Amino acid sequence: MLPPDVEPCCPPLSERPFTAEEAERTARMFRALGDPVRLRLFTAVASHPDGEACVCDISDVGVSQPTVSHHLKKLKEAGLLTSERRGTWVFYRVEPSVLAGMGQMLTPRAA
Amino acid sequence: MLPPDVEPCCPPLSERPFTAEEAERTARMFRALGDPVRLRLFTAVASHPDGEACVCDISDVGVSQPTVSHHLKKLKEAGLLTSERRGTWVFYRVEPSVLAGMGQMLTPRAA
DNA sequence: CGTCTGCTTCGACGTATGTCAACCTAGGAG
DNA sequence: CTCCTAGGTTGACATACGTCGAAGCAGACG
Repeated sequence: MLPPDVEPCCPPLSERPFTAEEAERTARMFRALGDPVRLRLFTAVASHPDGEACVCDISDVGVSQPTVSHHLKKLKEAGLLTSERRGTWVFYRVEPSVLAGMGQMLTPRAA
Repeated sequence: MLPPDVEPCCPPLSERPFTAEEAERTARMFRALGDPVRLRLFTAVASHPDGEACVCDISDVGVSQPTVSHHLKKLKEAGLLTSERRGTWVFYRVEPSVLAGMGQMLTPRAA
């Protein structure tokens, strides 16, 4: 279900005006990081050793556990995280290529 | 000539878990780019010659003029754009340092 | 089997957000 | 002054979104 192929979603933001379709795709990813709770969850996963963490390790962000699960699902749908169940626990892991793609979009022209 | 004197908003997303305050600040910026219309407006300004554009040049994004104005205001509040009136027209310009700061946050650990 | 634990899904609720039509303001042209 | 154009503001509306409690589901363990 998840193509591991890394294709650049869109050109840098300053290269040319986005089409409606490009804007839709890109906005989904930025919107995923546009929530404080999701940002805390994401940084918690990303900064964890081995780049992965189980939900129990990161769910101390001030909201209920169902809400944590809801936000992790959103991050997964945006392609920023992947999840895998191992025994009792579910581990989340960052998808570095997607993150790198977003970084490339923010590259200024002169750099 | 261009010192990488970037706004030290927050460390890279993979450095450590964000605090609630950091997440709030950062989420505001990402959320600003989390709307398709805003993304089209922003890329239209950013890709314009001289890095600036008047509203009349970029307002063909499929929504009404008040909505365009509303989104430009949001981008301005997020610090991504600045505006200046010159005669009849209002020109919007990208704030490169803020954009670069966001790019640094998306920098993977190995880079 | 039954129960406990970790996590997800469901259903409901309040708030935030995108959108538009109508109106308002600023500045140039006559 | 009047009129026109470029944009911003207001108010209202529908939808999206974040949040929670309750219920459901999957493994581990006895």
